Amino acid sequence: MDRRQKKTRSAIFNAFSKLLAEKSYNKITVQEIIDTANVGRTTFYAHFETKDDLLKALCEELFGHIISSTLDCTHTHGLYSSGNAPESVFCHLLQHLQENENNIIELLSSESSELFLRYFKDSLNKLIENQFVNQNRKNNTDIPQDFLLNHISGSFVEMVLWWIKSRMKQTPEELDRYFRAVIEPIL
Amino acid sequence: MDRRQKKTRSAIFNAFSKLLAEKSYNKITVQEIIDTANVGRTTFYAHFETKDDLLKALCEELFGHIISSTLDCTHTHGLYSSGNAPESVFCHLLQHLQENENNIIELLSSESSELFLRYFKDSLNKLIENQFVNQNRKNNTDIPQDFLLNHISGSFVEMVLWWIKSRMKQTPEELDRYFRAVIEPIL
DNA sequence: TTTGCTATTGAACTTATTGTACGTTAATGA
DNA sequence: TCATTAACGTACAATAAGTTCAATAGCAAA
Repeated sequence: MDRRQKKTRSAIFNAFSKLLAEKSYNKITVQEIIDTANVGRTTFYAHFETKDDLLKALCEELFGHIISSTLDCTHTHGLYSSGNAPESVFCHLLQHLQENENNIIELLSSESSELFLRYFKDSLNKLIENQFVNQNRKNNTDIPQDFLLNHISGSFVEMVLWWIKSRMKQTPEELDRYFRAVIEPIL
Repeated sequence: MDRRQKKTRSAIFNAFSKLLAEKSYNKITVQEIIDTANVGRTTFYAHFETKDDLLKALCEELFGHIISSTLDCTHTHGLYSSGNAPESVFCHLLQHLQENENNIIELLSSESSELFLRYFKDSLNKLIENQFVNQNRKNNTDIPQDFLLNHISGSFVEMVLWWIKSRMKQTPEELDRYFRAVIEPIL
């Protein structure tokens, strides 16, 4: 890929992230993005069809990265297969979030958090689904599996939101313990 | 309140709901709203400052109604205090949703669901918080109470979303049973 | 019914934003 | 070096937001 393209793409992403941390998605104009990114109007539309398109691309980059890196770290373990091993998938995710690469936390706490949440949850679902099938579960066979899946990823997302809202006072390990306490009894 | 005001207000609400079921919030224009509602441009701005203001008013009306009506039905009971009483708060809520007063379901399944979700969850939180304090719980005292609160209301919202996404195949009673199965073990 | 008040109307208008067109400039990689 | 192509910037049409104002119509009380 052309060096110029990479440069503009990244400039636009950065500008967009910066603006998203400041104001709500629908109040951000293309004009502001290109002003902040310091690129021409035509250039923007050469890269992205619309603002929605830009958001989609940003989300794919952000969550694709965090999920695949978590997968790498834990591909040898199940969801919680090593008992209370510190290297649980969820703990890894929380640690990644705390390190806040790419300002995911800022985006999740922005006014447009809902937009990211859905992408986040979708990514999580794929991640958990993979690990879930290899899991030996209790006899909750009367509860549908996709209900449980949704419950787990949904609860996790809501917990992260709660974490951010309460200013991330807890450590990832603490949070992981809370999460186990409400999830493990039903696995 | 003047009969004319009521009429206009309701016409705008109806038009807005109809449009929200069809398309995403940020793609709806004021022009479309006033065309659908058959009111003048000036009239719209006499009632609502912005489109966001309209949304807020709609949410307050919708969720305020459903929550207070659930409160009325269950003010004599705790969260689940009557064992597996059919008149649990959650079952009531689900039944209300299924009856689909005011098209809440359509709004929650629209592309703009995120906007309603936060209102929904906020309302839920207040509702549950009230009932929660009167509840005799197990010895999960090492898990913060507001974490549990958030977990319950968050899970409920995510469950409703899952319900809608899977076309509401389950009955409210079934769903309530699923929900108990994942929530009661931690209470 | 009359009267005063107020909500609604419609049209015009300013400003802001979107998305496109096109000729020019400058960086890139072979 | 040279052909390619990304980026620039200016201009432009189309659409939308929000305001102003005079005119109209509906309401509630006398």
